[in-house]
Amino acid sequence: MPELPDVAHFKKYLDATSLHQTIRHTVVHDRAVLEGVSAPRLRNTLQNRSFESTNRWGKYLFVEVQQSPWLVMHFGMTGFLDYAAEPAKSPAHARVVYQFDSACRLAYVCQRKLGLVTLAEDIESFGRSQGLGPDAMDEHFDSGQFLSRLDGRRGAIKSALMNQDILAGVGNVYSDEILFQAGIDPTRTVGDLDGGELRNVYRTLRKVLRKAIDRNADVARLPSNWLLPHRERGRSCPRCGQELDQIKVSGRTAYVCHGCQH
DNA sequence: ACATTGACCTGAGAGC
DNA sequence: TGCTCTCAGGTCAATG
Repeated sequence: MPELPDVAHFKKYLDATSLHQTIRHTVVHDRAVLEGVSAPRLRNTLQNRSFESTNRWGKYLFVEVQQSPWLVMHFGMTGFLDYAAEPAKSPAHARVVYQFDSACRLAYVCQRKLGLVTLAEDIESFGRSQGLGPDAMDEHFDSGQFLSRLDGRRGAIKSALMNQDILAGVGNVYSDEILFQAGIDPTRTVGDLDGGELRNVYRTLRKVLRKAIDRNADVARLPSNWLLPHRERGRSCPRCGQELDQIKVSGRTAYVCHGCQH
């Protein structure tokens, strides 16, 4: 579930807790989340260094390590960060634990192991190697760019929004929210939407992500007339009261209000 | 080149 | 109670 707003929250969380502390050591509890880096290399890279700053691109979090490559974390669908004072028990499913001199530690938790931890020399080339499109909240990513990157696409608008090569950061849940608020049926194809509708999707995308970031992607704090707090089987639309439909779009579960979305 | 589907992973919840 | 089945969803490889 961690999408752009969730990762933005993890970034704030790491910034507020874990910068400028010497890393005493790093414990890899499960190497399955490591990709392209061995446990010893990760340990050695971080040893006696500190986290200096962070960046985010789509669903990836980058952590600047003093005089070293960047630490890269992706959270799959169940990942998050947990900071606590030692000797706190590691939370269940902690896969990598960064232990600081201050006797506190930051745990990378990932129950379903669909996330990843790695190192990268620089953000730009890492993103390019992943084929990532522009970050959905990048200031340079404007509606003109949005339209041109969608040009020639044949699939459903929902699938395009979730395609990280086109734009990075939107996943299944927020693509539903964006299309709900834009009043557009997720099964409609990109080519079927006119310029006005696509610009509306762009504006809504920015508005939804902005507010979700401001609220720390906390569902309990999102407006009750959003789809997200009601995104469950059998629930009804917070705007028109009609029962929500649960459908599949390219194999992904989608929630749609056929009273509001056309 | 682009779209779609299944696999990966694990635990919660449903159904019997 | 306990077993089995299905489902969640981010990404990638395989297939269309």
